Amino acid sequence: MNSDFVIASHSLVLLANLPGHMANSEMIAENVCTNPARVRKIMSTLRKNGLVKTKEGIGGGYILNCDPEKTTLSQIYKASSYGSLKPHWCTGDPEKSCVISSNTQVIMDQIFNESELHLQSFFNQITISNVLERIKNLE
Amino acid sequence: MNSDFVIASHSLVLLANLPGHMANSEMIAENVCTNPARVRKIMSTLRKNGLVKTKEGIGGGYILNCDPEKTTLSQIYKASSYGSLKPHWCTGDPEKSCVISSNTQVIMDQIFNESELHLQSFFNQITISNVLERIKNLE
DNA sequence: TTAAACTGTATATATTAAATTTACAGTAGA
DNA sequence: TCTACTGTAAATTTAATATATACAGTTTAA
Repeated sequence: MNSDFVIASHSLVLLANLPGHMANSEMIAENVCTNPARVRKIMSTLRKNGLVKTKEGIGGGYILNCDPEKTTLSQIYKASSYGSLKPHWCTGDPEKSCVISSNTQVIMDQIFNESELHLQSFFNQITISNVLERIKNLE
Repeated sequence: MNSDFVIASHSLVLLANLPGHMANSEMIAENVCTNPARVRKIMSTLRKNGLVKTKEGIGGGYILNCDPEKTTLSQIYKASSYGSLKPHWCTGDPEKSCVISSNTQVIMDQIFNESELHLQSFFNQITISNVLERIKNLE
């Protein structure tokens, strides 16, 4: 699992909680504890997925472009980390004559794809607002 | 996600398919495409979880110690990779005064723990035999 | 009773992925 | 037209993953 998903979620929760729902990459990076360039890269993909809007130039930054009550972690996951559940390393070798060795990669691929669907159906139950509430209830 | 889970699953499927349900670390490593020391380490944890038995000395190796019809990927996951869903890198900083920054780690932790339970309930539907069938049906 | 073939495990090394840093072009507001 | 932003790429550093090596302990068989 890629940590882009965590950064993306954190950033959106932060924006949702901000008056005006806006912040620039430096402020977000400071809050998330990473560097502005990374934030910009991740926010850029969120923009391409319609979750935020971007404002360039002086006084610019990122503005929430979705309803936090309706937007779920599933959308954020899809935008930021689709396919990252499967480990990079794969077992077996398609060239081998052994049925197991040659076919395990394909089957494990299938299983991870199905797993990701299950994960998404779970993430789909959690909205940005839910996460924000949970955070505030900790206080 | 740790690839130990994939190696563990592959190895158990391989054993399940073998006459006598037995193989040594070198044979398994060759089939999985890794080195014998890694296989031994993973099989050693499977043994501690009762999924295989070990036979040391000449003619030794690993023997399946579970019913492949009843043993699920969930058990294998728990034995080999419990907790590996959560990324290593965590956002936010508990020391910060901002509610979001200081509490996101805890909440995301919770969310990943819950995610893992969902994943497990999916893995729990897939037995070693199921995986073996899927592999053979590819032929 | 000793040599051979295994496992168990630790440690060092190599490789790969992840994250940071730096840099700079493009854009918009003052 | 200067300044403060985003977008993006490339270089570097850091951390995680995987391999290789080594050797003690165990069992079997000659």
